[in-house]
Amino acid sequence: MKGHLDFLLLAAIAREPRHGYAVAEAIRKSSDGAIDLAEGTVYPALYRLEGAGLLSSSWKTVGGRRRRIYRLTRRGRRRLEQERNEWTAFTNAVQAVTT
Amino acid sequence: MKGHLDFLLLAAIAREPRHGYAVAEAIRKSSDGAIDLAEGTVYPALYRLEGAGLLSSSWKTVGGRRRRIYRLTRRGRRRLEQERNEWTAFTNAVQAVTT
DNA sequence: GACTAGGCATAGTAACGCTAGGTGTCAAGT
DNA sequence: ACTTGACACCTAGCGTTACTATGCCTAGTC
Repeated sequence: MKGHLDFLLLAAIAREPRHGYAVAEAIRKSSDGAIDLAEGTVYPALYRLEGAGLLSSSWKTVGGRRRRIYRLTRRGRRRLEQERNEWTAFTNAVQAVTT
Repeated sequence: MKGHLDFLLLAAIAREPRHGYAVAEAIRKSSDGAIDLAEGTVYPALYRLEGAGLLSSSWKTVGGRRRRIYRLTRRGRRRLEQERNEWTAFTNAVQAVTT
């Protein structure tokens, strides 16, 4: 998933604020199983995105389990749009080369 | 270009047999500059693809300059089709997650 | 009591391709 | 003559990135 991880994570959280486990699950489901991110992929990435000011987090306890809910910051939303543009450019370029 | 390099190279050579320098150039041009592979990216990759039996090569000298012309093997053509399918599945999956 | 699902976290590593350097030919400019 | 730039190949070493493997904890179920 090299290079596109941030895009996926930001987009999944943009839909609605989620905790890490739910982010992975949402991505797995909406991609129909094609993209199945391990937790060891998701958590460090979320931590990094928060460190970069693109996400903010807050703890919540639900049914005895603690969850760290992430939401997009303003910068995160801007970054998401940028990622989307880059994704479009990238796929267009690959398409042009390979057809 | 992580993960998609082989697809690009195979596709470029599938159009017509080329030498390394021309492969990079063809990709740069057909992507309108969006994908600009360094030679240090291209040559090791071609070497690897040949080692994997997906490409075969032959030397040719043109105007005092030696060129190593690559062409797809049968396995290379099969692999290209596989790469194409994976690319489609991948983009569909990302699209589904991010829209 | 064991197992599954939910939930977070991190150390270590492997994959991958890019940076930066090298070799050499030829043509065009100065 | 000399330099510059395009053409053409090659490689060692590194850095980024995400995955593997593992650990910890709670709650529910068989």
